[in-house]
Amino acid sequence: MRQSDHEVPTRLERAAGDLIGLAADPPEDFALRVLRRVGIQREQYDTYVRLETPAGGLFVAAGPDAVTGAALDSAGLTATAFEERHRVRTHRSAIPATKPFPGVVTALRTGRARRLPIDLSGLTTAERAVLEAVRTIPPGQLRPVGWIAREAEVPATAVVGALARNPVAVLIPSHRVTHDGGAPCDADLVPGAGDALRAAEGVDLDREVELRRGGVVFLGSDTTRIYCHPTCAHARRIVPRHQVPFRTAREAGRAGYRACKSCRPVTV
DNA sequence: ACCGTGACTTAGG
DNA sequence: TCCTAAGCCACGG
Repeated sequence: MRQSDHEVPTRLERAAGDLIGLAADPPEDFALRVLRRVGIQREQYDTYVRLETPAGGLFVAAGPDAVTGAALDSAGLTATAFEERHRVRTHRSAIPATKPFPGVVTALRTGRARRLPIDLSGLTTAERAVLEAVRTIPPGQLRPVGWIAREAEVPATAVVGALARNPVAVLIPSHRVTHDGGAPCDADLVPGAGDALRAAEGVDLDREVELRRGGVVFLGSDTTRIYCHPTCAHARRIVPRHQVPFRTAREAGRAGYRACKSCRPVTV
């Protein structure tokens, strides 16, 4: 039997058929399959997933090579609102997906995201420097604004503003930054989120309050005459009978103590 | 004041 | 991911 012309499906009909076929598949990654089918390149859009953290759900967007944004939904942020904010900020669409960017889940579990590729190209040089400095704070540890300023080589007055505009919440651990007196900064977080993240990393919140009440900013060891930020891994090993509290770096210096080379206390 | 041991972290392979 | 080397430091001798 000879096939007549009108029985040959047109390109449009084939595409429609394909899309119907795609829609009949499970809903996972439907948008991605549609984009691929109509020939939109992967480089032209970001994808995002929603992952659980100690501070609630976290939307994490990424391009092919790097994470490009993250925001907690704790402030009532919906997926649609996240997509919109992402598009306004990056001029790229974020498409829901199921597969997180490689390494993100591990980074969230361990708190170690220093090697995770994060794209901060939309920020100013100073903002980028601040956030890169924040990224070097080890999990479970805290650093004051003055420390960030010195590490990033920016004026201290520029730090909090840059933190407030952190486009990659949690993965850039702004919750590890305190004011110089030790009180949490949490410039980009809703109340409660910072404490939840810090507690989950093993920060002793009660002890932090206690130190702050006493004005203690540094902790020294009278065996080595070295002083640290109290949450420094080395400071945490100083047994109580060797702990010497300091309220300022100058006070520690006058007592003959030098700064720890690991946590590099601010000596302003 | 100095030194050795061991715990811990990071960089690099 | 495992392994190693190196750096840093608590602690006791």
